[in-house]
Amino acid sequence: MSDMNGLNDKQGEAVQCTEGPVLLLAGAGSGKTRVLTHRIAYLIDQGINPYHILAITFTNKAAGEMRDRVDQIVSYGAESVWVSTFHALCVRILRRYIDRLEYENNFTIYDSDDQKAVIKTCLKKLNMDPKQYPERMMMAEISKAKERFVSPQEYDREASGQFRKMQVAKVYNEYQQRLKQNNALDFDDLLYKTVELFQFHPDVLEQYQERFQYIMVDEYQDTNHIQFLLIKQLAAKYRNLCVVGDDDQSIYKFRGANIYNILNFEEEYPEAKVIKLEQNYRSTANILKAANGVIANNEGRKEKALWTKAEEGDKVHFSLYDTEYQEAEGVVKEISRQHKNENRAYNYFAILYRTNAQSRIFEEKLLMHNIPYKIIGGQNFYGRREVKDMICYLKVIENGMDDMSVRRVVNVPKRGIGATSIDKMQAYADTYEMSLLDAMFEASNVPGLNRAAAKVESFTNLILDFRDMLKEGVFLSELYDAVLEKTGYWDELLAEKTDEAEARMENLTELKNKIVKYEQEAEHPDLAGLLEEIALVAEVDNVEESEEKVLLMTLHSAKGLEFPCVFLGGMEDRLFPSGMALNSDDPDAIEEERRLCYVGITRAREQLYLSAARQRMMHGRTDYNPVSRFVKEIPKDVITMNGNGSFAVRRQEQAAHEARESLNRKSASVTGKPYSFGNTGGKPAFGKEFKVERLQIDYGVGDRVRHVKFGEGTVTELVSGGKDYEVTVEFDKVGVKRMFASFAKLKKL
DNA sequence: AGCTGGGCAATGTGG
DNA sequence: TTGCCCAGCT
Ligand SMILES: Nc1ncnc2c1ncn2[C@@H]1O[C@H](COP(=O)(O)OP(=O)(O)OP(=O)(O)O)[C@@H](O)[C@H]1O
Repeated sequence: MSDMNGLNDKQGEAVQCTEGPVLLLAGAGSGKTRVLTHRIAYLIDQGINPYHILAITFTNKAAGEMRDRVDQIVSYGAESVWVSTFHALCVRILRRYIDRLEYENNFTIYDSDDQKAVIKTCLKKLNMDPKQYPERMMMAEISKAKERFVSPQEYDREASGQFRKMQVAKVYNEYQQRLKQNNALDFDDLLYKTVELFQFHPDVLEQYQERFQYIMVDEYQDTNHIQFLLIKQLAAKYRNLCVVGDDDQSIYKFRGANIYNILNFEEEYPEAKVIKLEQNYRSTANILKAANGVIANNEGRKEKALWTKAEEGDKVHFSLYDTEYQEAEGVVKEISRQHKNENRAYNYFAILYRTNAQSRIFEEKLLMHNIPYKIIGGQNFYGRREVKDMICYLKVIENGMDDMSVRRVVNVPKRGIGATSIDKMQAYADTYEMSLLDAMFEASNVPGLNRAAAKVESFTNLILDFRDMLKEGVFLSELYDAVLEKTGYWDELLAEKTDEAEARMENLTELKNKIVKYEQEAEHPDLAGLLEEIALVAEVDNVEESEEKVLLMTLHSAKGLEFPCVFLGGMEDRLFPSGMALNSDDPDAIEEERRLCYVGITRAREQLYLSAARQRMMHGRTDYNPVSRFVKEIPKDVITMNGNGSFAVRRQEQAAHEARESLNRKSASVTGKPYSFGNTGGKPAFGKEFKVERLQIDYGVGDRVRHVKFGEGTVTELVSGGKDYEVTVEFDKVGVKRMFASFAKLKKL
């Protein structure tokens, strides 16, 4: 029996509309994901073979959850529905068929660190200066090309005449050749090669078209062009394609997402049925109103009138603190208070922020208060040196063509095989057109190696031993232990006896735990599968909502999730919206930040706390940023400024206005004590008192001043930040600086 | 071959 | 502030 319970009419309609293209365009919390889940169940109920259903989700975790929920609704078949992310789908297809494109089926997946390393060697080989052509920029360009499904050859053609672009084309070409030689694919290749496979091998495409007769894509607003192409290929035959998304939640432009995929869906599929969902089931009315108020400032979006039956609930809280430490303290205290007084479990709360760097201070305060927490993202576990080293060993064992990984581990720990020896073997490998590892197997034939040859041999013997172990069918965790032991990696750390080595060893043990877990949970665990999982599993996939821990993550990671109580920190211009977006000449940059804010606000079910700090250390400098414009966009009647009425923001502006007035009059002899940052209570500064204590300054815009450290300069701007002045000075020696007058101790000249 | 230290730049969101 | 790269030293 299909279950239309727990669905409203519109949702039910979307569920039952199974044939032909369907666009489900709906606001946050309107039950899009729920519809998809029920739709799969409904299809199965209608007698569609679950084998013919494909659902694409944004994260692996969402995929798992969707499968679980379908399983709860239908009596059979949920396990044969193919639910996965784009990348996981592509890997599965390519593992089977990539030999058609002359790759080996046991290809390695390169992450962005690996990519960067390859780019670096390419630049060196092409004698290009990495200062002139930064790796980062190269990676971005190549990535963009691949997202457009543009090959190195086509890119070169496009570039004709444009010198810089031609240089990029050279690197792209070299890069792609190297990946091929290493039998490796980067993340973009996973999609690119699948589309290429389908394009040049229609028989393979047709097989998958037959298989996936019903296709659903969640979070469609964040798909990129190549994903669009892939879906187009797969859906071309049956055209039973249901895409689901919210143009207001498109937040991944920086990695190629194209919002027009969803906005122009009806042009691509003219017969598409469009269904809109407008009832929000997640948030209280006040939170929803705040979200609507913010997003309304974006232009050119498809208007959606999101509404809710839920009660108003608490107002949105906003608190302005003096420093980021006080901000964190304030947030953590509130969590602690609710935990104690209102019996809230810790997994009731999430702390969200724009940048990973912000997590550190929250973490510090949580530790201090003994509150259990989990940070999602940030310094990637698999990116740590020791973890990476071990994974590279595993990669070499699996795929000997992966020269890059060979290079990485050949001398780790030190075996006395240095750059010169490697170069000689590489030259040998190039001459005989073999992989570096194969050249090493013939080390005794490599000219000029001499004594190093024996060392190389002991390394290759190690690899052979590991491969033998695999053939004998040992557990992957046993193999891992053997690698740690026989390479001497573990012993070396053990001998170090430093805290750092200790931490590394902990990480290596953690990696082992992950391997054991993989072996227990995977259906057919093998080395390729393990490496694949390591490459494709995202940080958010590690969220375990039953754990009683406060969750910390970026706004991006929080997409699609929901929490009863959300803290959104760092609500400051230049941080959120980011400085880059503010400086950008693309008006959509700010709009994307605003969408991100909308995503953040709509994660909250019952309570939403926004906070900002007047002063914050960013990249080693102290910055003074105004409260985020997004805070000001929230309708005044749904926000409280720390329980003291809704005028903290207005106050700032008013103070600034007064400051300007008094400066204009040039009678700037305002009295009062200097503003103090020694506000230890962790209470919002403005919450304490509203006396404006003015600082005495005797200079104004245009005046010459001297700073203790920066020397002489000219004041270019003076803005009151409430009690203090924010001064911008153009220094003769060190350029433009912004600072607080109370700190800067500027002397008028 | 490998380590150390100094100078310098970057500094955002992720599969 | 951190992290990266190079030069020079051991
Ligand atoms: N008809 C309904 N009745 C009751 N609750 C519902 C209904 N539809 C959805 N919900 C609830 O609303 C919340 C949001 O649903 P869901 O995550 O599917 O929304 P969404 O549109 O995918 O959200 P977002 O785009 O913000 O990620 C969930 O807690 C879900 O259980």
